Amino acid sequence: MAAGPQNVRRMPRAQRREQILDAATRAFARTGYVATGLDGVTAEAGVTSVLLYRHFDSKADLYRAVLDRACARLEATVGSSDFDEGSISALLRAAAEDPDGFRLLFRHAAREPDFRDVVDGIRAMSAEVTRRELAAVIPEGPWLDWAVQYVPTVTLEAVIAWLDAGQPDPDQAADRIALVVHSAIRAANSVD
Amino acid sequence: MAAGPQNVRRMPRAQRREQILDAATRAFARTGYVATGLDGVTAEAGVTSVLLYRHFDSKADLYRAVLDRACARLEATVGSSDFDEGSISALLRAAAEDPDGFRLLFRHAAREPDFRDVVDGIRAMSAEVTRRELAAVIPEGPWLDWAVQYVPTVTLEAVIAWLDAGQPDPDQAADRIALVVHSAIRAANSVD
DNA sequence: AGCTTTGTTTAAGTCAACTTATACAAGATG
DNA sequence: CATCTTGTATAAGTTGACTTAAACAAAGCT
Repeated sequence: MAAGPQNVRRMPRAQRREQILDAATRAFARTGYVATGLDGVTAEAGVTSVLLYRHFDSKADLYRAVLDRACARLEATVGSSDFDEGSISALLRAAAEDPDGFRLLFRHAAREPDFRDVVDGIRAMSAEVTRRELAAVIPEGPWLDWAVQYVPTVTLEAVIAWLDAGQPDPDQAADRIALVVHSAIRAANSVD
Repeated sequence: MAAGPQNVRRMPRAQRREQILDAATRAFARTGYVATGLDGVTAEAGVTSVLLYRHFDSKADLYRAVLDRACARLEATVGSSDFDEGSISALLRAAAEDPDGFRLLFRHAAREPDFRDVVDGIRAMSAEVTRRELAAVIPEGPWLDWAVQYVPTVTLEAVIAWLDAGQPDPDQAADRIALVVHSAIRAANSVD
């Protein structure tokens, strides 16, 4: 039989690739790399697995493409803004522009042994900047270490929670988050 | 040949079970459920996989036992302390008593589709308490939702970062973390 | 019209990781 | 000392998920 496909949506190769990447981002954002089967991706994309393999060599290859793109978008939006006030609102803008990619990067990829290296690029840079900033305020010691790890986390989790809450008050959001971040720095410095 | 085992350390069944659970907790704490092979567990425990299967029906069964024990310990230490000042220091005590279990629960299990239910028990209770506390301070709306999700996260991540920093100043730690938590609540409430 | 590209369907191949089976060694215990 | 339990070693079985293969249909361009 092999009933031929009736209403097949054809696309130029590049566009299809993007569409698959979009779908894969959504699919992976739900449950991460291992727990997301290729079925999940193909279902989300509305495409057969065979076609998928005509665009990507393997599941790992696809995942890396997804992460790289999310990473590139993030860097494009956040850019070179150092760790000043503006960087938080830049982060919010980036998250709003690509929520699934954002969640995927920091909720899942950051904890996946085979792929943390992608995020570690950002992470390392961010940690270095953070350390330099904090070293001027917090005395050397374990609480500086604590802050260096904790401050980026607090920031990212605030943004993710903001996404989950429906992205309210984009203008004020940065200020509110800044409050918490500063408080974390103060907490590392001394107990009032 | 089958060179018989020379120096075999024998143990009563119950004790061996605990020893395996300890080892499995350490092993799983590193990379979570899927990414940790049974080899990882057996290597850490110093036993054969056959013996492992004489104590647990399956990998999933073992993992659940690990999580349940960690959960039980946590609840035993934190107890019924409501969301007051004392609960943070109770959390610190619990984390210090079982660091691997703590990290495993909140870093990994919380994000694993098949096992999040274990943590969700805690999570739901904690969220409900949090919401009741916050509802008295924060007006209904998306920022309340934000805080309800964010406050527990901020707390847990602070504790984990504290573990990673080498558990400095156990006495002051609770106060420092409380500062950040209160600041998060204030942030949700209004921008100064 | 003919060739290339995009797509589908169906089926089979591969491989790692979990799981079971079998046989044997040696401590504990009554 | 007979027996039960704890342990090992080695090998085979099973399965789910990823991956390839083969054959065919239709859109689109030259």
